[in-house]
Amino acid sequence: MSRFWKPGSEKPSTLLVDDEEGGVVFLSSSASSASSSGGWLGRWRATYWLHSAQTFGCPVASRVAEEAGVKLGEEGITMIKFLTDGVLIREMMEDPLLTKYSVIMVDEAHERSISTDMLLGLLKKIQRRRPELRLIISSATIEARSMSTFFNIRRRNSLLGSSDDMPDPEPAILSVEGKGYTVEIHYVEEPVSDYLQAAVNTVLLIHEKEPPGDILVFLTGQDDIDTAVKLLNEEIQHLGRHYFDLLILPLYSGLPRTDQDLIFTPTSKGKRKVVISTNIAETSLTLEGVVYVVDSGFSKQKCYNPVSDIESLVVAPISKASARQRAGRAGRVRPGKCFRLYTEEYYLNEMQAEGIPEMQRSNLVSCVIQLKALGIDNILGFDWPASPSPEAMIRALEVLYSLGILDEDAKLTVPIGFQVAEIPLDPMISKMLLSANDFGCSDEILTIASFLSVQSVWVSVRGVKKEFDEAKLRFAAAEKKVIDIRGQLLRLMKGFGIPLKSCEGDMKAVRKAIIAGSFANACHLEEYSQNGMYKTTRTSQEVYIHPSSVLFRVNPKWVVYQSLVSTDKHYMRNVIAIEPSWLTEAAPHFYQYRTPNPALS
DNA sequence: GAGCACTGC
Repeated sequence: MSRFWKPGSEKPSTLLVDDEEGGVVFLSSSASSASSSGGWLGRWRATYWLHSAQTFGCPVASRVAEEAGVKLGEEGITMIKFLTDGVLIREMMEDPLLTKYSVIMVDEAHERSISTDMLLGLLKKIQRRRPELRLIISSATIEARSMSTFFNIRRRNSLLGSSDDMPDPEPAILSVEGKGYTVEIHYVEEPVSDYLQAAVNTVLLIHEKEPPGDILVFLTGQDDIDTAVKLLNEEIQHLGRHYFDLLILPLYSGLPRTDQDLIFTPTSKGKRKVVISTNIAETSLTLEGVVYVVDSGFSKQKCYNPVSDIESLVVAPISKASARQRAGRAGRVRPGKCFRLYTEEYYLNEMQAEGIPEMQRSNLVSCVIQLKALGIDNILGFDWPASPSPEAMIRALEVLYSLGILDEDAKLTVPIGFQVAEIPLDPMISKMLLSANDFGCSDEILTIASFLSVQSVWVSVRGVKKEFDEAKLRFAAAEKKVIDIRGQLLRLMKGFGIPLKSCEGDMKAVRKAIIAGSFANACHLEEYSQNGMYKTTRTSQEVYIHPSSVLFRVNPKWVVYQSLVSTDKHYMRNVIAIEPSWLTEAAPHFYQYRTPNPALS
């Protein structure tokens, strides 16, 4: 068993991990106590530090340096770099074995994002070549065992495959106690039919029966949340005086920044704040002062259908791990209570222990292209912590092939494939960027690509009427980001030798350049549909123009979309009108003209 | 007639 410093005992003198045997060390902490501002790291940074650390420009680094009493970026014995899993994967393109690092710690591994899972698979490969590399995977208790098994199996394989006498193949699992307070869990006695109404009732009940302390309610999305806020405010008016102390606030990512800031202002005396939130408050944001949590048991989750190649957001039951995480939000300042709007029987017997890893719920084009760029050719045989479906893999390979990013042997093409791999955008957008010069509009396309990589520069129409100034502010903030992205993309383009050129308002050229990337997203209007129904040319999927589009209700005969948002319907966002002949022009390998059969029309 | 949450340059 590896020697490892235990929090609370005397600090080790020089090395981060004094582990002569090498091996994988797992650290687990309970999900309910995981701190959102950096998980496991968040709890350790104050006590666990070295003589001197070099940290790099990011808020976490500055904070750690400050708490450790060292200067940011100061030269030292041990350098510590804070980065995201995505950035580390990009670093691997320059340095595939990550030779710069002797210890790599993956924090919040239980969240199982695509990039975390990719990184874990890649680190496993690296460790086969670099047995001295120490890995520290920090995850919630619930995931620790499967993570350990994942790395352990690799160990055994590599031992069989080589004559190296590798040390201790058994990863150590260490448990770190969180500092959260206890949270008392309450369940409903009978299943509820309407979780929205149940949530509203529960909030009112808490306010009536429980001592002061803010309430955090987890619902699924903007619609639910707006409805709940309205219902609650109506009830408050109806119930009268005692309830006027309730301050009801919605929270979701689409909310203008100034509204989000309200959430963080401390509750004034005699008031009780009720924050009604999506799962943004589950991991991404931490609210101080929350003592009561109301958990609907649902969240919106991405899911992917490789047949139609469509990602949608669907309301689905959360996992036990999420339920614990949500409950933990009540125990940050003092012992709290969590009210679950489902039965204990349901929690114990029906709720899944863990969520499905994002890898198994997503389109994989970006993932595949990154692995290809790292020289991993056998994508289907890659050793994942959770394997994606072969259908999803094959679909990604098909899309990349049709874009000319992969060749018949599924290798990256030169130069397009390698260039696309270098651009951190959706491969369709990258392809559009690289093709823009053929149409003499790289200037315009650069701007379009930059706008497409921010969520939206427009505030939601619902908010516009009352908060015009806010809308402007938000626009300004997003616009600055767009300019920033544009600058970065421009540098990349220059690196590829693509000149900046404007088509001086020739929008046909711009649309053709867009098609070079998005030809696979072509749709035609169903002639006799009264409601603007389109069908995708590829899979005859029913789709509609998003109401936020200027082409909404204009309904051109042929369109190409940039993305689909799938809620109750599949909505095309960022739509342009096209001529069908442009499709065959742009992608003759993908589209063929079929002369209409006169007998049928 | 309408948006879970992140991330990359």
